[in-house]
Amino acid sequence: MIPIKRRKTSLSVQQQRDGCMFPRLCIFIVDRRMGATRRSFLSQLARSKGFLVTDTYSSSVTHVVSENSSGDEVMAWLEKQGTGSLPPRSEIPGSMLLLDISWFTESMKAGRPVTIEPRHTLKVNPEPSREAVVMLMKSYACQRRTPLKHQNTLLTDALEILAQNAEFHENEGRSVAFRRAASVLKALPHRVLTMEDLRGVPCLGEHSQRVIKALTGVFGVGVKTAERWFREGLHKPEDLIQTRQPLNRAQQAGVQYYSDLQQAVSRAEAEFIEDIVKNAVNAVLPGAEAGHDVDFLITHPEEGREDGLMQKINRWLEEQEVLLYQKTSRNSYLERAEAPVRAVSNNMDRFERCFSIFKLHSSAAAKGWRAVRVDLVLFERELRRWAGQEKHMTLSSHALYDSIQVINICELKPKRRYSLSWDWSLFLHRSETLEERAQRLPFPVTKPHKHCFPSDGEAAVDAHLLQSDLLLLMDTPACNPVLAVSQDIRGNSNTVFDVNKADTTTTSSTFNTGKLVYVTST
DNA sequence: AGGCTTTACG
DNA sequence: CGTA
DNA sequence: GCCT
Repeated sequence: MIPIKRRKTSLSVQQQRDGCMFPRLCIFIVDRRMGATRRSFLSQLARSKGFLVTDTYSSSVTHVVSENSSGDEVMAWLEKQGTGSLPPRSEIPGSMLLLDISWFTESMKAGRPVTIEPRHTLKVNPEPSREAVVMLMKSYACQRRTPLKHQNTLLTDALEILAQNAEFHENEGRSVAFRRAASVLKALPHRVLTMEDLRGVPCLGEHSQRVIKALTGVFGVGVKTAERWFREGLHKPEDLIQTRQPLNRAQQAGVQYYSDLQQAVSRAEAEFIEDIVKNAVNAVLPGAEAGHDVDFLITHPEEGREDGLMQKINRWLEEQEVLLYQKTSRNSYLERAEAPVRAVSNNMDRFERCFSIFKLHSSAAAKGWRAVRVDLVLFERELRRWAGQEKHMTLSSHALYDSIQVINICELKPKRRYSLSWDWSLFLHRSETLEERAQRLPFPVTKPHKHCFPSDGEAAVDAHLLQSDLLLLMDTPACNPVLAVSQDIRGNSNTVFDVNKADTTTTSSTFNTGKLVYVTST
């Protein structure tokens, strides 16, 4: 018989209990927003008055005390301590209390644990149940967060195969329907185990549910059918590469670097490219605005010097031999119109665009480098669908139209046009501090926020900045911004702020599969 | 029943 | 029709 | 195929 070992910690707690006045209490003081000195002072104070205080969190703790923190914050903090011993939020034992420091100080004053009143307790919002999550699920992808890595890949892969299939059969609507179904599953925070988990989830109809049922059945042939779908779907793109059809320049590059371009692009690689582009801009605009980072503001190079800038940058990049392929184009449709060239160039369509393939040094690749596509990102379809159907606006690369008709006017009134000036376009990086941002940008960083957003909206944007890698703000000349678009660095999730209604912050996602699109503004 | 994002460039 |  |  192996003797049962008694755990050391519980022994010591037990021993402490024997010597204190309130053995049924075990206090843990959260050192969040609290200096070590204050924490040890409070601990000593309590111990001198006969309270049991533990320095480390364990299951023996009955009273968790914290200062300047909400219940949710404390729970998050405790969970992050990562001992793994903490039960899920929904199963917090009734015995464990989350208390504000006021309970502690009052108890110290009284020399005994005072009766716990509602004002002492920290409220924890329970995590929404599965049903609640499903009920809250929005129908537009631009109203959801759709993570690249999620819980339901088996299901979404199958649905996306069906979408591909529909596409081959030239049925775009059907394809999009399957793609939407896949997309909505990606937004679920939990794995779909039963059909009940899908109650009330939008975009999932009879067909999609049948597919899911086949795959979620315990004994089903789900795995086999999934495999068959995979075989059918994965057959095509490879074949396409093998064909010896005449290829234009772009296609040649695409085939040549096919496998490289299939790979995901890491954050580090994206930043690497960022550096290269930065150097290119510095090379062709030497000494421009010393102290600022010109690269993120190449929307607005010096007055009169924007002509051919992209070409100059390209020339420089080609001399560095980092361009495997590039195609520069200029949006010139406005110039064809008879309008005089605007003194202030505030129309994004005046700027050149460059689509390229970078040769990026990489020790991971056998050949010492890999190919990476670098793009300018425009808008994506869910954003447009949402704008069109819910906001009655039309979002395009050069305008946002308000298509709401004025009452009693049947004649097509010229649509009101909100021009999307890029005057205030700027990129904010999640990793940087406000101070770093202030150094990088040539104007006070608070200005666009204060300027663009009502107080509530400002909070919404700030909150979002914590989760987004890049933020692009679009303002109107009249300083009456309509939408702000933020896109994460993977390019698969956008957040849209309707700045006239701060509570409608929305996260969107293309349901195109995880292709990294690096946001670049030129 | 009809729509499914959108519009320019090559 | 291809690119974006 | 799914939603309006």
